Amino acid sequence: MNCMKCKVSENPSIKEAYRLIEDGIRKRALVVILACCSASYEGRARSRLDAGERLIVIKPDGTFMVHQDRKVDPVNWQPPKSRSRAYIKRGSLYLESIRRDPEERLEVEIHEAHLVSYYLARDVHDLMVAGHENDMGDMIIMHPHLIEKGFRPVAREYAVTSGFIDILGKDENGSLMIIELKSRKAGVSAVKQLKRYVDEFREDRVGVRGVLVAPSITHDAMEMLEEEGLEFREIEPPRELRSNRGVTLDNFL
Amino acid sequence: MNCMKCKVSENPSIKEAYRLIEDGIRKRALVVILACCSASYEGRARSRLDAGERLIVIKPDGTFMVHQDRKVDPVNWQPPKSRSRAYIKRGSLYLESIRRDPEERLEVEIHEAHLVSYYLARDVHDLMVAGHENDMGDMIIMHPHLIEKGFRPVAREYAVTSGFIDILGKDENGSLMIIELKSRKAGVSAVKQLKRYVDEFREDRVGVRGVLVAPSITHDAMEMLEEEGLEFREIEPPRELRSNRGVTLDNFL
DNA sequence: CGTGCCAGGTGCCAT
DNA sequence: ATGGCACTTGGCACG
Repeated sequence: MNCMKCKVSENPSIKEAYRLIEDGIRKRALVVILACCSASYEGRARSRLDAGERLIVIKPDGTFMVHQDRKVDPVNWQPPKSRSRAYIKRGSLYLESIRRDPEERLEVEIHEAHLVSYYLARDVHDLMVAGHENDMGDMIIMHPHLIEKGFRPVAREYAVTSGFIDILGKDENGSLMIIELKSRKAGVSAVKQLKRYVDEFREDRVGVRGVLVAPSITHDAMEMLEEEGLEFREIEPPRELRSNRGVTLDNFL
Repeated sequence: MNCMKCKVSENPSIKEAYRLIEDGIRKRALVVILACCSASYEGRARSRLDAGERLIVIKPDGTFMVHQDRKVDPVNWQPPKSRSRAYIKRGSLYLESIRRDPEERLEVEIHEAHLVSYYLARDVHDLMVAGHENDMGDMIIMHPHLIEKGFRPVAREYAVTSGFIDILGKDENGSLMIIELKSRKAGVSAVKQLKRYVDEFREDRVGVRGVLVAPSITHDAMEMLEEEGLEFREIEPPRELRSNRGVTLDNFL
C-alpha cells in the first residue's frame, strides 16, 4: 500500500477511492485510475462516452485524460492548467475537470474502481529530439553549400502574403532562391506551397528559383515540380541530438 | 494482488516486473507501469529522454506511451499495431516497441519500477461526438435557409484545383455560391482558402459569391473578407450527439 | 494502400 | 492573450 513514492488501493470502496484521488490531486501527484466509467464533455465540442473499462490519468500540471484500450490519443481529456476534483453524488463517485477560456467541462462517472493509485513523480528532464524541419533549417544556414555551391542565405521565415518562406537566399549569380523545407517525404501540397511563394516573387521580377528540400518526394510531387520549373534537393534532416536550438542568421552576416 | 480484472505489483523486483509485463502483453491487457526510466527513440525522427519518473502504458492494440508528469501528449510513443516486448539485459529491465513502415523503434530502460499492473479492460463503446465541421455541413444541407433564403446546395466536397469546396450552391438569383465551413473561429487562412476557390471560379464567370461560415471570426480575417468582397455567416456547429453521420445530397436532389 | 484533410487537435514561439 | 505553424502530428474517409 505504501512505498513513499506511490500509494495504491485495489478495488477500493467509493469513499476510499474518493479520498485517495483527492489526496493525490492535493499532493500534486500523478493520479492513475483503472475503472469502469462513463464520460461527458461539453466545450468547444460536445461528447458522450458510455460505460467501459478505462485508464484515467490526472497530472500535477492539470492535464486530465481518459484512455480507452486502443489508440494513442485519449478519448476525452482536458489540457494543462485545468482544475480537477473528485466528488460523491447520490452514492456515485465522479471526477470533474474544468478549464477556463475556452470554458470546457469534462465529467467522468466511476461505476467501479479496480485500481486507484498516485505517484509522486520527480522528472526534471526534457526530451532531446532531432530531425525536425527547424533542424534542417539550422543545418542549411550553417552549411549553405548543401543547397549548392555559392548559395547564400539572406532571410529565414520571411513573411510574404501567402505565408512564410523557410529560407530566402541568392545563388552565385545573384538570382533569388526560395527554399521550402520538409523534414519528411514531400507531397504535392509542398510543391503547391513553394509555387505560391515563387509566383508572388515572379510578379516582381523574373529569374527567381524555387527549391524544395526534403529527404524524399512523391512521384506526383516530382512531376508537378518539373512542370513548374522548380527544383528538388534531396537532403536528410540532421540527426544529432541537441538541446541548444538557437541558430540565427546573425552568425553569418 | 488479484482482482480478476487486474494484477498489481508494488516495488517489484526486475524479474517480477518482467514477468508481469510480459504476462499482461500476452493476455492483451492494458499494461500500466509507474517507474523511473529513460527512453531512446529512432524512426521518423530521433530522440533521447534522460532518467525520470513516468507513467508507461502498453495497450492491447499495440499502442505504447511514455507520459511525463505534464502535457497531454506522451513524451515518447508508438502507434497501434506496434510490437512490444520486455527483456532483461545485463541485469536491467527494458521495454521495446517496434513499428514497421515506417521502421521505428522505441526503447525504454526501467531503472526502478514502483508499480507494475495490468488491466483486462472490456470496452465496447465508442465516443459519440458533435460539433465538427462535418456536422455543420449536414445541418446546412438539411436547412439551407441557414445560409440565406433561397439558397440551394448543389454539391459537397466539390473538387477543384486548389482543394475541395465544402459546399457549392446557388442563391435565389441563380448565382453560384461557394461555402467554406469552419467549426471554430475562422482566421486569415480560412479567408485565403475561400478566396482561392472563388478566384478559380471567377476565371470562368463573374457573379460568384464566396461565403465563410463559422461560429466567429478574427478581426484580421473579417477585414480581408471585406476587402475581397466575400461574405460571412455566423453559424454555430450543431450540438446534437448522433452516431449516424450519413447525410448526403441525394436526399435533397 | 497512398493521398488528402479535419481535429475539442497539442505545443511552441512570435507579435 | 492572440496568431501562425510544425508535429514521430493521429485518425478517418475516400480513390
